[in-house]
Order: sequence, then C-alpha cells, then structure tokens
Amino acid sequence: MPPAAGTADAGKRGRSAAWLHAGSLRPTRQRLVLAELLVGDGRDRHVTAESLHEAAQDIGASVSLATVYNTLRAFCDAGLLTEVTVDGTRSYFDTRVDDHPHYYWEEEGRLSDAPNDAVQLVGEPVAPEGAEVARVDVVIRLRRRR
Amino acid sequence: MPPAAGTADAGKRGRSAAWLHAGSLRPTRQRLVLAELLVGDGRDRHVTAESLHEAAQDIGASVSLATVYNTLRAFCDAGLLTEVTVDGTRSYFDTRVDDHPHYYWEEEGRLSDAPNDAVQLVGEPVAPEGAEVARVDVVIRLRRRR
DNA sequence: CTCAATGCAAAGTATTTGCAACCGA
DNA sequence: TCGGTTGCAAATACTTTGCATTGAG
Repeated sequence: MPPAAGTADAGKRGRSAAWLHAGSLRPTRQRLVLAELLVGDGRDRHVTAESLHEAAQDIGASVSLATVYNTLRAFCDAGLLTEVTVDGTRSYFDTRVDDHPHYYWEEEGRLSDAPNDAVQLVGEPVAPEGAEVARVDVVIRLRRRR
Repeated sequence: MPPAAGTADAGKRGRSAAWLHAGSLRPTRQRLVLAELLVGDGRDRHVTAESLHEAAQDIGASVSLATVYNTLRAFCDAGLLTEVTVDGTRSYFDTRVDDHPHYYWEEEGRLSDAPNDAVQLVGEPVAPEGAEVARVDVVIRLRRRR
C-alpha cells in the first residue's frame, strides 16, 4: 500500500493525486499541474488542449503543448476524462465521465453541461441488430438570442 | 481515357439540376457530378469529402479533392446539406437537412440515420437565459455486439 | 538503476486558400 | 465577354510521433 505517500499538504494535492491514482497514472509534476487545473476545486470543467495549456502557463507552470495533448489522451484512456466532439476543429475534454447532455455555445465555441432536465429521452435508445449502444451524445447547440 | 460522356441523361440530371437550382447554385459539370452522387437516386446519404471524392473517381469523373471540399461547403451554405460532427477527425455531410438522430458505427467510422423511434425527446430542450436552441444533435454511438 | 514520462521539433491529417486558367450564362 | 468556378499547390489548424533527456519508484 502507498506508505502514507507524501501527505504533506493533503489539501489541494490530495485530490489531484488521488485522481491520478484512480487512473493508475504516475503523479509526475506535469500531470499534477494539469490534474490540479482540471479537478483541483472539484468543479466540472470542459477544456481544449489549447485552453488547458494556456491555463497552465497562466499559473506559471511550464508544460509543453505536446505533453498537454498526450496527457489529456492518457487521462481519457484511463477513464478520468471524456472526449466530447462538437466542433470538428478541436477536441473538448470533460471532467464528468458519465453520459450527459451538453450545451454548445456556437458563437464562443464554449461547451458546458446542460442540466439533466434540459432534454428528456424516452426509454433506452434502440440499437440495430448486432450492435449495442456505446454512448448517446446529446449536444444542444445554442445561439445568443437577439 | 475517353471523355466518358457528358451525362446526357435527362432523367437523372433533372433531379440534381433542380436540387442545385433550389440552392441558387450554377449547374457546372463538377457540381452536377457531385449532386448526382448525393441525391441522384433520391436516397439519403452521409458522405465525407474523401468518400465523395472516391465515388466521383469510381465513376470516372475527375473532380479535384479541393473542389469536393469547396463544393460540399457551398452545398451546406446553400442549405442543401447539413454538416454532422461525430468524429472530430473528419466532417460528415448529410443529404437530410432536418434535425434528426444518427447512428455512428465507431469501428467503421460510418454514419447513418437512426429510425425516428430509436430515441424520443420529450418536449423542447430547455435553453438557458439569453440563448435559444439552434439545433439538437443526437448521436447514438454503436459498437458491434460480441 | 530502469523504464515511463517529457519536451521539442518534425511529421501527419483534414481542410482552406491564393491565384491563374476555364467555362457557363 | 464577365464573373463565378475549378484545380493545383501551398498554407493552415490541430494533433500525433520520433527520439534523446529526465525523473519517479
């Protein structure tokens, strides 16, 4: 068992480290920085590689863009994040890993969670013969009301 | 190879030409070829730029890939096609322009229409303050059943 | 000490754009 | 003729990869 691993400042670091641990990923400096930015305060986040890279720079942490991409991919493979496809030109990553609907603000290219009751699906989606449903993506595309 | 014809078929040409006309687009040779491949038989289609380009080559028509891209974009702008984003790495274009759910076969990267009763939305999706719903994308991701 | 993780730059994809030649009305 | 269209190649935007270096266990 982890010999009471460096529980120096169990506050912030605790959550990120535990999160990485849950995905069986080594807590390297870069991963801790990114994990902290993603789940540090417990709120759900929707980021792009670019936005996360900027966020890291803003707090003075140096993580290369390639590493941000690779790390997001690793987080996804470990089941810590979900990739959401809404734009075609870039990938969004969501810290919520359950199947839920999204709002996509077209003008700003911003993604956010939609309240559970924003849409209601009746029953289970039907899968054709020989296939099974892996996931149901629901994206509510929004436009500013004029 | 010999100029395999000017496609002097009134029957087929009719539908494609009318379709282009509906979008106020000039019926050029390339556009007629692509339109014919898209709506020639009246069935709904889901294509990528790449797949449509191949289809054109398969029938001996020469249309450059750049033109396929530009033309698909023009068809979309004219409201003749809808762009569907499911994969992130490529764009799909659907000849059905109404809001309807899709099946996405992950292994094959194939997109198809889902029957109307595959999913049912209850009522209108809720839009947050100051915004209105532009469209609701529903993608049922499928996996081959083992 | 060992092997996974990182950083950088180069390589890939998918798509768009600049511009001269072309063609449909 | 004239302006919209096409084709090609070069440019773009995003993402992945090769490889030498670094660092966690």
